[in-house]
Amino acid sequence: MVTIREVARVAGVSVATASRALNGLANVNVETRGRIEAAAARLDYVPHSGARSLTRRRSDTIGVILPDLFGEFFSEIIRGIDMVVHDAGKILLLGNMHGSPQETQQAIRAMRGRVDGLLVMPPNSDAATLGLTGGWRIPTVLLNARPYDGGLPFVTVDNYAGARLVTEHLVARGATRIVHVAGPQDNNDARERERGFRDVVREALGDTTPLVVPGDFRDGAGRSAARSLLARQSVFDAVFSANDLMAVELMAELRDAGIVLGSQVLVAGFDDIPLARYVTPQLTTVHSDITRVGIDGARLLLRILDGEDPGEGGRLVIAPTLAVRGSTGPAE
Amino acid sequence: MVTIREVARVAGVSVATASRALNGLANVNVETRGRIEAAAARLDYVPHSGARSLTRRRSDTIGVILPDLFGEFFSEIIRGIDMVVHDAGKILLLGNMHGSPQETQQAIRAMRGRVDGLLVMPPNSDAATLGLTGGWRIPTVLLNARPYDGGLPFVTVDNYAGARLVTEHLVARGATRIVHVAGPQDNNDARERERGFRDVVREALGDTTPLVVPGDFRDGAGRSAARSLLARQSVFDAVFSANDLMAVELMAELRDAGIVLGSQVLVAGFDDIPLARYVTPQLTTVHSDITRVGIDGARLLLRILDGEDPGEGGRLVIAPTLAVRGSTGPAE
DNA sequence: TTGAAAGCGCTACCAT
DNA sequence: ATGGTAGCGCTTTCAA
Repeated sequence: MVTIREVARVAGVSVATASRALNGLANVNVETRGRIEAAAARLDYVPHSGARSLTRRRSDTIGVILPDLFGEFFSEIIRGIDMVVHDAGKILLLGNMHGSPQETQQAIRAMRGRVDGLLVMPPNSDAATLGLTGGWRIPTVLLNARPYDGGLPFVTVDNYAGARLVTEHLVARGATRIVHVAGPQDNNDARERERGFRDVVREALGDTTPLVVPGDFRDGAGRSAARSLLARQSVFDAVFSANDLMAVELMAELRDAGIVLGSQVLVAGFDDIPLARYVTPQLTTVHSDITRVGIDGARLLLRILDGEDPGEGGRLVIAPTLAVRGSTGPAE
Repeated sequence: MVTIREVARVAGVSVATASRALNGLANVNVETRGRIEAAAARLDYVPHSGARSLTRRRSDTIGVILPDLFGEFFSEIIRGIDMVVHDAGKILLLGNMHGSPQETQQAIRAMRGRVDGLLVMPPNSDAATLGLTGGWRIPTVLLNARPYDGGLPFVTVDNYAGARLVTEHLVARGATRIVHVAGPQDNNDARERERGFRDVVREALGDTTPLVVPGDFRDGAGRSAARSLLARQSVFDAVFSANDLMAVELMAELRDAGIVLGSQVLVAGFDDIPLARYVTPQLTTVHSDITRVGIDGARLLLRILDGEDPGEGGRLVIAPTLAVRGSTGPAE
């Protein structure tokens, strides 16, 4: 492997001069620079970024720690992050977190000395548990975490607001017995969505004990939720599912049971996955710009790495919007 | 920032001993080890992986260079890679390649000294152009590239075979005038699919100049393809779209024009995206286990990094399968 | 403008 | 079992 030493030797200069020339510093004789560049090209010299990071004390690398995410969600958020990180001439180090908080904490520690900053999305544990607030600190921005968790800057979709939006919409459309299909109870997003649902149902309908069917966000959960509702012959005129995937399955199951969607029973979801527009009737849902979470999170982190103190600007809440479609009634 | 030096000082030992203890080597007195671990814990010492990589001459990091991919595709392949890489105690460095081959080559060079090996998916350029075959070499496995490109090991989905499969299916279902909606011409996958289509159409129908409508794999292309077919009043009884996304859009457009899908016109796609099962009629398509590409590619690379010469085992072709659904006729 | 040399934080070799 | 020390490949003072 050819090192800068060898380039210097071939060009007949010191490594110091070679380094300066290769990094485009001004104080190098133009003719000397030529010799060095020629030598580097001829030897096919490629700088060793690892060593470079060590001396410069920066890696130009951003660490990203995400949970196990479903298709679109994962790629969209990465796309957002990559867009801004790439433009800043940096690169991404990926650390998925399957498994326990301990394992995740391990993954985070392993990033020490490889990254300048961290983007962490902790779906079911808080910053302290992950060792983000300990003695060893690395600039970190939380994505979709509990706001104000550990005092760390964050970018988050307002799940609570989104849930309120959609529940209020169901009420406005005349629903009075709304069922909620919940997500995993250890998931922050799921809890916030359920909270928004409960609050609106209580405020608008005076219902303090609405029916909540458990779910887990995954394949199959919507189906079982529908069956369970059907089996116990629950009385309901609307369903708010904590995510679209479950909503879509539930719709299929209800329709098979002879229920007319969009009139007899209104259905709404959360996430606005591409599928939502393709089912019949199209699914009313909460749209949140997830790419935005990546973009804003990365931008925020970059600013912090530049030494800026974001202050209140380090607490970003992204407001979701309601996408009204056929599953909650005919277009107005 | 606390270094191993400090831990050693606090524990009253040399850095050498500290290093040995912290790395779990055997030749350390149990009591000494205790002191060192206690010191490390108290100081909240986290090893600097960058420095570690430099001395050990390995980073335990795998570089992944992918093009701009659509949702599912991207996440599935990353998931596959991550599964095996994670199990091997390694981590992923992500380098998306938007833009020119030059820019990509730059991204690849930037990985020198940060990764032990590379997984590269070059959709529209060959290994040589990307500098993968030059003087500076890093162990590399190609994903979904032209087979035998630069003599590098590869894992690839057999697009040609998949296209043959689906075209033969259309012929078997009685189609005689099959239109192909192609993908981008600079895309390897797209070219292979078109080639498979042309070969079967020629062999089975004797048609050497089938109608091929240009497309680009993206949103909108299926719609325009359909409109263009309708506008010029082409005669056709089947469409093979180079990917599902375009197929789904095309189906919607044809149906709006009053065409009965699955009988009047058969439609088939390629990729088997989740959406394919949710449209009506469900879309017949070619299913390729894309996660498998990630898994096998990563495994292959790991074996190479272990010093193994995979020989012929370093040339993996993954055979796609046909998923027959309603868009090519009633279930048999 | 150039070079010598001191690290960056760690591991591994060679002594003891 | 432990310590001293020479690097890993590079950047960056400090002098010249």
